[in-house]
Amino acid sequence: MELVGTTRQRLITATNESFRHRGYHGTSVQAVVEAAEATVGSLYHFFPGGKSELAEATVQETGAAYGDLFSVFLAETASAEEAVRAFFHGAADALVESDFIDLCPIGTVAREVASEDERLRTAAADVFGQWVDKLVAPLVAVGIDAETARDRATAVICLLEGAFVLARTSRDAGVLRTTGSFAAAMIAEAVREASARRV
Amino acid sequence: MELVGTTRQRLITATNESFRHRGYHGTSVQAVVEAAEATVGSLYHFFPGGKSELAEATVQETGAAYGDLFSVFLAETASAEEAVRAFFHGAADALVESDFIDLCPIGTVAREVASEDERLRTAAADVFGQWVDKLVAPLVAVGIDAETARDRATAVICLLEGAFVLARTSRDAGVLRTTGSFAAAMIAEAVREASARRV
DNA sequence: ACCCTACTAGAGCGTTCGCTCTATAATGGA
DNA sequence: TCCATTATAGAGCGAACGCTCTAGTAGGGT
Repeated sequence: MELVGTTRQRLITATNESFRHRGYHGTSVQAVVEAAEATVGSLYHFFPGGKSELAEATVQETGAAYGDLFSVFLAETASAEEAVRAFFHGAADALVESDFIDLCPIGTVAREVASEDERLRTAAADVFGQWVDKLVAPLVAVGIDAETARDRATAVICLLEGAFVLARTSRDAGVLRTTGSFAAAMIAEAVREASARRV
Repeated sequence: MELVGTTRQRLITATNESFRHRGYHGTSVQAVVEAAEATVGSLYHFFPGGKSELAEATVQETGAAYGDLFSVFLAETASAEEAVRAFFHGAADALVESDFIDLCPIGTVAREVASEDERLRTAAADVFGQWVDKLVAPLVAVGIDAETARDRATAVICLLEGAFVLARTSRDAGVLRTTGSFAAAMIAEAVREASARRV
């Protein structure tokens, strides 16, 4: 693992890494501390709320990083459709390269603690909401009504999260590529309908 | 929790219930034994391989039960499209009724242990494969070619798994209903194309 | 009556868990 | 230089972890 940044950053990076492999309950603060080359003292200095607070910060910060990544794809491609397709394909490549590690710790953590840690649940919900918003914006910009845009964007995130699970479980990145095509087609269809309505 | 059946069945039911709430690592054998009104001795009698073997049996048996449930929907509706929509809507109702408990422990467990327990990983992969097969069959039966049918069926399962995560995390069952419509539309489109090609 | 297999029962093993605590360094402003 | 703040360090706490082990019970076959 990369050992860069401040102690706080290293702790979050190590937590994120462990969440990807083993989820929330499978991650021990001892293991995080070792991987981050820090000490328990430092961890409880930066995160007085302990494991839960560390997890919340990890979900928020890595969730925002994923959102930024999608923004990059949006900026570098000609349309939301292409951005979505590129994102799924990029995820597929990353999955293979990482030997099928979980690419999205947020989904894993959310499933584990949604019933027992309300702050962590809302943190994960906020992240998903941000992702949807990122995708909604360019759709509304091309004339799609807000509700349709939101429904489609949400479905794309669902496809992505589900594809992560199936691809990783079956060790077959192809799932991400084919579902990426469906996701892109779903966006393209909404764009087509909106432009047809305007004529 | 319902306390019915043999000791072995009660253990699996209790494990399934705990997996839904807290996942694999968050589930302790002690807690399972108490919920099932059994003892550790009985648990290790039926599952000599311990927690891992108990989890494997739980994934296999509850996974098959979900598959059977979809078969019921297929038998009771006129088309695969309607069965898919009904399944998603039924899941949405069940999610609300259960106060947003996780409806699919398999996805949770798979994400947690795919990197560290190979037998459990393949057990989960088998379950997902069975679900896809269940949905592929009626599509092929109406003339859709095998590859298209498999891709669409896989995408539907991805939508379902992803919708579980988002719906539970945001405590909004509506996600399951709208994605269910997209899933049904995806099936309907393939059916339409196949029948058009046959003319 | 006897025994053999299937199952139940739970005390207790060593380990790891999240976390607290006190002591010690490093840092920067007055 | 002095001190207050910030950060590092790790021994050690009680509790919970997965699991083993021995003892005891239930019930059918002979």
